[in-house]
Amino acid sequence: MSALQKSPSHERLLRAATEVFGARGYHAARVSDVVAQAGVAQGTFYLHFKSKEAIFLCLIDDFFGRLLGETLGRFPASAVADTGELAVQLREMWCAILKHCRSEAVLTSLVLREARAVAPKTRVHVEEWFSQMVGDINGYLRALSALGLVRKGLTDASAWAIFGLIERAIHYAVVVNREIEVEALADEMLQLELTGLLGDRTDVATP
Amino acid sequence: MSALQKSPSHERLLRAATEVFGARGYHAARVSDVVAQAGVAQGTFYLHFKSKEAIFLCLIDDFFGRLLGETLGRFPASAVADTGELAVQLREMWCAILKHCRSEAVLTSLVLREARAVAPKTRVHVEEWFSQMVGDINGYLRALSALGLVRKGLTDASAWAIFGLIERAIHYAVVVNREIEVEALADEMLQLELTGLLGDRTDVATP
Amino acid sequence: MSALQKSPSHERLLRAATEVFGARGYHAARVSDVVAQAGVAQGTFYLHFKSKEAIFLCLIDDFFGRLLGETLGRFPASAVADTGELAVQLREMWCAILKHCRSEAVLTSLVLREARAVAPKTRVHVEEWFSQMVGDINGYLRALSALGLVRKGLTDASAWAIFGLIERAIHYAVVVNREIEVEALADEMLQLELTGLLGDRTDVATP
Amino acid sequence: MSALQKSPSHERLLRAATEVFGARGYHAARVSDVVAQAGVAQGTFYLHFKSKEAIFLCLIDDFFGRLLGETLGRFPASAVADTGELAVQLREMWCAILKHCRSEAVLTSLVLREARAVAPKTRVHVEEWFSQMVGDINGYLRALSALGLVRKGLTDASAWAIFGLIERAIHYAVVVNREIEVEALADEMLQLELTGLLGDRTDVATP
DNA sequence: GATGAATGAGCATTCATTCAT
DNA sequence: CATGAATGAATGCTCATTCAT
Repeated sequence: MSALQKSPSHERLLRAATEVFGARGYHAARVSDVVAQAGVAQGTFYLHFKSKEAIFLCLIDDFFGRLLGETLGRFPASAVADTGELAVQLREMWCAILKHCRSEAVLTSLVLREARAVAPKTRVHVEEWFSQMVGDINGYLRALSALGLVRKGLTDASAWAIFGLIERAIHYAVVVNREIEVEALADEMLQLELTGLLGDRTDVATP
Repeated sequence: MSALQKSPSHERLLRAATEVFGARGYHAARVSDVVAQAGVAQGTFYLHFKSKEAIFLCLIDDFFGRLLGETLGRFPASAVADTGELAVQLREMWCAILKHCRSEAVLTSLVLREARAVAPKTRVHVEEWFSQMVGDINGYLRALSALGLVRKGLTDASAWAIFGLIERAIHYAVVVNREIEVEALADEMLQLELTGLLGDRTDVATP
Repeated sequence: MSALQKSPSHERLLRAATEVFGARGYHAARVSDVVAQAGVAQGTFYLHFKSKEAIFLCLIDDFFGRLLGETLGRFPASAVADTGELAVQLREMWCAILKHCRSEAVLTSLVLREARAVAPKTRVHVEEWFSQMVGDINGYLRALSALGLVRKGLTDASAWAIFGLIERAIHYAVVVNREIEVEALADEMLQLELTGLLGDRTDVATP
Repeated sequence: MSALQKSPSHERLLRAATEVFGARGYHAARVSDVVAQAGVAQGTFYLHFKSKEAIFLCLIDDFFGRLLGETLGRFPASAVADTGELAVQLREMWCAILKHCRSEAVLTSLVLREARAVAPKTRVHVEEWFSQMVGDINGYLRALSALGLVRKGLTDASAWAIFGLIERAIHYAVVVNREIEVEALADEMLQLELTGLLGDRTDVATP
């Protein structure tokens, strides 16, 4: 962390960029909108960020860094011993994810919506975050599978699918239905995740 | 189909836009790239499309129109009588969706990636397609639920989650793993969709 | 020559750039000044020239191309047989050079003044013109020397010095004293060139 | 010399400016490059120089001040009595000029190349130095002419031409051929200056 | 004198769109 | 329908300069 990165201007610009990109869309937003919102001069922007794209990438990296740190990173598969504990842990993960994303709703919505709509060269960097999350999910599933806690036959395709499920659950909580209780949504997602649409195993699904 | 839509230039432009937007990204792509790729003059573009955004919307609308027409629209819940038939129908849906998206991989990838990264005013139109698909899924689930073929308690949140699952399954088939057999992926998705991660009801999952 | 290079806009821009760069200096001049002077739109500039630097280089290349073509290129050393003919030819060269530069005084002054004050990468290209002219002078001197028409011992250093003499003679004719007759100046330069400051050999100096 | 001019920062900035302007060109060079090279802070620059242009002018003025002081100023025409002494004095002048310019090669090259490519208002000041040098040459020639040591008929045009000869001789010594001995080059220039291209009066040319 | 973060005017360049042919 | 030269508004970015510390 350089002194510059801790400066008030740096924080103000990040917050302003979140708001402006969120409201107008990254591509339609102008740097001059961001600096006006941040209350700093045009040149100050370039003291802190190399380009308009750089601040967007910074927002994205921060978003995923926090999301991983505060959610997936905290729930190791090794901590669960049986199906019941699995359900408890997954429910906690769902709650953590949804609460976290709710707490930074504008940024969450922006990232889910536009992070991949950047120039190809930049996109590869962004998509590494998605790959990493899917990789983590995949590792988690394999660990559970090795423990006999989930069925066999789950490949990385399932990890991607679970990730899609999470993405849209977040979207639902943050955009579609901002009123729903996180716990209620977590319960529904947990049930869907564990037992699918048929899901008569209600005994394990509600810890 | 108007006469205009059948004109060679119109088609060439749509195809060219798909390729160019796919390769460079919608925002980075220039109209001049598209016309160069299409082999027509700059002005010809505006005989067929009102603006750069218009051709993108046209691609998006065509994409969703075809996707709905060739997949979801063809599989009514009313046609299934029991869980076995449901599995059969869902498997067909998965295959249809994945095959269709594989057949227009570039456009599929483009739409999933960038369709929502447009100006807010345009975005509401794009997101109606997503809402419609989720609405269809929701209706389908409610019908199944009414028939007793799926469990109770599925709200529109689950419909969004299932949609996310589909989105990322498509992404997997089109971007991540272009080699995997559609049938194999459909089987894995079907199992996940019906019985979740626990999924010991293997009897219904493989029709 | 593309159709674009023959277009009126192309010519207007070159003329306008000469005037504007001449009046304000290349670096202080804005592209908007040039297009305003040319009476074309801002974007039209970039239809014809890649950048502000490109049009400057174009002016420079045109200048030297014409200068070489209309002066040095037309006077081969092989055409002179004795000292008297040499004096005649050199006098003609002086007149041709001075007349030519007088005919495009603004451009001449601009090039002599600012052509080398560009970014290093561009400068190497510009300085090739100077090197070429000096190389031509050097070749001319060597030919004369071989014919016994000038003294021995003239190296490329003398070629550079003669070039400096020409540069400043042009400067004198174009900037310092615009009224002086080209012939009178040519006579003085010829005398200086052939017999130096001492120069009592007045018999050969005035053909 | 004010205290300011003796301050280490002042000197460091002048030296840094010479190097940076020399390497990147005055216009492409940034003040931040100069202060970085000088190892001082951005604001320190403006304690010592009013503007970027001011330090360039300072370099130019210093350059010409030193050049005049160490060369032309030291060789009065009144000190020569005959043609032989003239040759001796001129040879010493050539050596002094070339040695001096060699000793500050970067600055010399910079000034000859870019000093006149400044905004018109500033240019008049810069060109006064050139005018002054030419004026001095002219005065020197007139004095020699009055003494009967050079031929009649030399006007200020010849003074400009001699100045051009000197400019390019310096350029040759500093840029084109950094290896040549100053004395050898001085001899060649002296010969050219005194007897021109024909120059059979070898008796006077080599003192 | 020295610092260096902040400033903001300035400008080259881009590119979607138009329209005369 | 087709053309493609011309348009000009829009904007990301630079960098000389200032000033509070």
